[in-house]
Amino acid sequence: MPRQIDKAYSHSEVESPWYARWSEAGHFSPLRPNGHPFSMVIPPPNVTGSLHMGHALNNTLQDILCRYKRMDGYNVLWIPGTDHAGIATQNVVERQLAERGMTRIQMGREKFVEHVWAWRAEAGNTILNQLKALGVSCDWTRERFTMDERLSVAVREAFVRLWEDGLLYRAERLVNWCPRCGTALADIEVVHEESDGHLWYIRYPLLDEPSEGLVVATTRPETMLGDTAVAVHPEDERYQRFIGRKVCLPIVERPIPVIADPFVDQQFGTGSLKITPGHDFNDFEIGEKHGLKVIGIFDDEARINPSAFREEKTGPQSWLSRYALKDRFEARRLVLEELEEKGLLVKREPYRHAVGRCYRCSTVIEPYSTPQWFVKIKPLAEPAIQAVKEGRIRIIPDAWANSYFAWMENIKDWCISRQIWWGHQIPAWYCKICEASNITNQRDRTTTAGFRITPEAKPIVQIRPPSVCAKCGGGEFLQDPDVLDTWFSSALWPFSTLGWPERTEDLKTFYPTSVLVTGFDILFFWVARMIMMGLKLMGDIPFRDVCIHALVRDQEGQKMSKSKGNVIDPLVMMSRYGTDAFRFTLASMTSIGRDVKLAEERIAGYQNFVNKLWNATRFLLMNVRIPLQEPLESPLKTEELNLADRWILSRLAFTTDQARKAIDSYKFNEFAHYLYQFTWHEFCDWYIEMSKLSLNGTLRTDNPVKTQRVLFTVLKQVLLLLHPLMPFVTEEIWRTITSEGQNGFSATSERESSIMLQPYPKVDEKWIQPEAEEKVGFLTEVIRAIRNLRTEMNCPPSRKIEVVLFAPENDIAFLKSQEPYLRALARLASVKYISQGERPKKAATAVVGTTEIYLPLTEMPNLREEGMRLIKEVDKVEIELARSQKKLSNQDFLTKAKEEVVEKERKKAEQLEDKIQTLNRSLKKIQDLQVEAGP
RNA sequence: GGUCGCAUAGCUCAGUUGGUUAGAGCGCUUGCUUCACAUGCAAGAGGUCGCAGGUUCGAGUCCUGCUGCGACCACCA
Repeated sequence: MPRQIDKAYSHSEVESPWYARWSEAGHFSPLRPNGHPFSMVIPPPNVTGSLHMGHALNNTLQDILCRYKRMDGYNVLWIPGTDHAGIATQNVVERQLAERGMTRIQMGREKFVEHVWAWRAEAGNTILNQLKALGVSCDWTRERFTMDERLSVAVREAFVRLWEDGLLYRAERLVNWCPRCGTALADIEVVHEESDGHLWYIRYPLLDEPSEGLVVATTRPETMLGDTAVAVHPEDERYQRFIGRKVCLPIVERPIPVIADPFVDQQFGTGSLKITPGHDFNDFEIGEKHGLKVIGIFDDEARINPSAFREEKTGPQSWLSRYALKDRFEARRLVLEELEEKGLLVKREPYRHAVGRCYRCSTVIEPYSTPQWFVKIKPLAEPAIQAVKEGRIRIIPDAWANSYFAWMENIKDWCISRQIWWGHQIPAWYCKICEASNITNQRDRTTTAGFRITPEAKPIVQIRPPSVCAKCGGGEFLQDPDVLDTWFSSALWPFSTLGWPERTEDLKTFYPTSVLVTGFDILFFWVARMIMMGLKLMGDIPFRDVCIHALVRDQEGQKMSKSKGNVIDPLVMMSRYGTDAFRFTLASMTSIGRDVKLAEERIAGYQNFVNKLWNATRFLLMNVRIPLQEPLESPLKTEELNLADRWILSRLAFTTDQARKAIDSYKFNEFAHYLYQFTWHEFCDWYIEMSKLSLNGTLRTDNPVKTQRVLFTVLKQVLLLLHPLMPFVTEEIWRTITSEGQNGFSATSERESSIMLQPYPKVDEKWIQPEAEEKVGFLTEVIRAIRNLRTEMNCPPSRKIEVVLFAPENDIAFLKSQEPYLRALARLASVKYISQGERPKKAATAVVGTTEIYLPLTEMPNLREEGMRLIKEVDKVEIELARSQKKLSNQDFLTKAKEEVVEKERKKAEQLEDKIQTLNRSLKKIQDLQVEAGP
C-alpha cells in the first residue's frame, strides 16, 4: 500500500524530534577514524550571549560544511563551546548586582568570581541550546569553555612559554584606559567615533613677561593640568623668540618650557601645541623625546587625582580643592570657568573630531599611564604574514587578505593585561619580601586591587604558584592581580580545545583544523591572533582556509540593533517558517564578501520550497500503486530509459557537479541556487509532469516501474544533495521513503538509516547525456511556444485544440515520437505535421529553431490581434538580426574573432532571417484575410 | 587623512577566464478549483548594467577619471 503523508508540510511536527535522535545516536562525533579528517572549531559565542542573526548565519554555514563533509566520507569533528568574554561578562554580572544595590567591590574578588561562575552555570549556556535549535551538528561531547580547567592550563602554558621566549614584558606605558570598566584595553578594543566637540584657545602667559604669551588650541582643556610643555614648530617664524623660554601654566602655575618639535603642524590652530604626556599618545612620544615629565592627573575612574600634584611648588594649593576627585568632564567645565574668569580663554570653535570609546561600554577612553603586560608582537606577526603570503592559509575572499596584511604590518605590541576579575589571572607572582618596595599601596586611588606593582618588580612566571623564593627563601607571594585579555585565550582555541598542551590523539588527528568560518569583524581580534599563536606554540597554522562571511543586516542594509528596533530574531523565524527554510534562506543569501540583507518574506518564500519538496515526495508515494517486482535500489540501466529519464538524470548529474563545485569553493548561494533550480523547475515542473504519462499508461511502451525507479532515484539524490542545507525535512522524507519494508529497502541500524551518514552524491558520468538535454530542450521550447500562443490568443487551458507543426523531416520525426508529451503538456487534441507545401492560412504563428508552429484560428478569428502580435515579434527579431549583420559585415570581426564565434554568429543570422521570413509570410496571410473579411 | 569594497529589473542580489537575445528569487499583471502541491500551475510585463572617457573586431566584465554609498584603518591638537 502506498504510504500517505500530509498534504501540507508542517515544520513544527517534523523538525523537533530529529535533533535529539541524531545526538543520541552519536552522529555528531567523529565516526570515520579511517576517513580523511575534517575539523572546525566554532567561533565561541560569549557565555552572556543569546542567538542573533550573526550567530545563525555563522553556524548555519559551518553546519552546511560539516554535514557535507561528513556525508562525503570525511572524519568530521566540529568543536563547540563558549568564550568567557572577560569584560563583557563582568559588565553583565555587575549590572545584575547593581539592580540589587550591590557592587563587586563590596563583594570582593573571590566572592565575585564565584558569583560569575554560579551565574554561568545557571544561564550561561542558553546560546548553545539555541544553536541546537538551528540543527548544528557539533560534537557536544567535546564542548569547551575558555575557562575550563584544561583550557586554563593551556593559557598558563602559553603565557609561560611566551615569557621564556622573551616575548612578554611588563612596562609602565600610556595605554587605552576605560574609566568605567576600570581596565586597560588593547588598541583594537578602542572604537574611534566622529563626534562634535570644541576647539578651545587658551593663553599661556610667559613666565618672565606675563603680558606676552602663547595661545594653544585644544579639544581637552582639562588635561592642561598635566601639561609639561608647549611645543611649536622649529621653523615657525612667529614663535622663534619663545623657544627655550618658559610659560606659566594657568591655574596650576607650573612653569613649563616652550620646546620646538617638527611634529607640530603650523597650519593647525595657532601653531602652538600644549603637551600633556600623561594623557595623550602623541604628547607622550614628544615628551619622551624631550625628556618631559609625565604627570597623570586622573585616577582609575578619570577623576582628578590630588596626589598627582603633590610636587607642585605651591604646595596643597587652594585651586586643588576645587578639582580634587572631580570627574574629567566636570573638571573641564571648571577649568574653562576659571580660565574665563582669568581672561585666559581666547575663543571657542566648534570642532568635529574622532573620539576613542570602549568597545564594551562606549565610555570615552582615557590615555592613562599604568604598568601593563605586553606581547612583543613583531616576531609573532612576521611568520603569520608569511603563512598567508605563501598560501599556507587561504583567506576567502582574498580581498580580506589585504586588510590582514595592512594590519599585521603596522601592528603594535599587544597589551594583554586587564584590571578586571573575571578571566585568567596572570600566572606571575612576586616575592613579598624581595619586591616589598615595588608593591605600593594605592589606597589614595580607587584601584580595585588596592595595590599596585611597579614595573621594576621582578615577576616569577610559571604555571603553578611558587613555594619558595629562589632569592631570599621567602615563602609568601603576591599573584599579579591582573587577568588576561579574553582574546588571549581565544587565540589558543584551535588547539586548546583539542587538548594542548598535552599531545592528545585529537590534536594529532585534527590539527591544523580545516577551515575557520567567521565574520570579518573579528579578523584582527581573533583570526590574526590565532594564526600568530598557532604558529608560535604549535609550530603550525591553526587552519587552512579562513572563510569570511559578511554581516547580517536588515532589508534596508542597516545594522540590526535593539535600539533601531530592526532586529530579526532567528528563533522567531525558525518557529514561524521552520529551521530548514531559515537555513536555506541564509545560505542562499550568502554571497561571500557581501553583506546579507535579510527580509522576512524571503524566508517565507523558501518555506514554499520546503513544501514543494514535501509534495514531490507525496506524489511519489501516491504513485507507487503496484507491488514492485524489484527493489527501487537496483541500478538503472541506460537502455531501459526513455528520453525524459535520460534528460532528468543528465540534469541531475550536472546539478550534482555544480553543487559540489559551489560548496567546495564556499559559494553557499550558488549551492542553494542550483539545488533549488533543479528541484523545482526541472524535477517538479518538467520531469514529474512527464512521468505522469508513464505512470498512468499514456506512454504504453514505457515501463511504469522503471519510471518509479527513476523518480525515486532522483528524489533520493535531491534529498542527499539538499541535506546540508535542510537537515530536518530531508531526514524526515528520507526515513519515510526508505523505512522498513518500504520499497524493498531495509536498514539494519540507526546509523545506516539516517540520511546524515549516507554518502554525498557524486557525479555519475554515464548519466551525462548532452544529446538528451538538447532534445528535451527543444521539446520544452516547442511546448512553451504553444502555451504562449494559447495565452496570447486567449485560448483557455480547458480547450483542447490542434496545432500544425511545419518542420524539416528529422524534426518532425522527433516531435512525432514525443507527441504524447506535446499533447499532454501543451493540452492539445491533436498535432498535424507538415514538412513541405502549404502552411495553414488562418493561424497564429511561432517559430522555434527551424520548426514553425501554427495554431489555427478557425474558432477564434482574432486576426487583428495576431497581426499586431506578429508585427511586434518581427520588429524584435529584426533588431536582433540587424545587430548580428552589423557584426558580420565588420571585416575586423571576421578576421580577428575566433572562428567558432564567427560561425555561431553566421548561424544565428541565418536562423533569424528564416524566422523573419516565416513570420512575415504569416503576417501577409493574416493581412490578406483581414482585407477579405472587410472593414 | 589612508586603504579597500560596492553601484545590474520595483526590491534583494547572481553574472567564472571579455563572445548567442544580461539571469534568479520576491513583488507585479493576466489566465487557471489540470487527479503532489493555490505554500500551487501556466503565460507575461519590467534593465540607457551609476556617469564620462579609453583599450578591443567585440565591454555588465579590463583601464582611467568622476559621482554616490559603505566598510576598515589612522596619534594631528
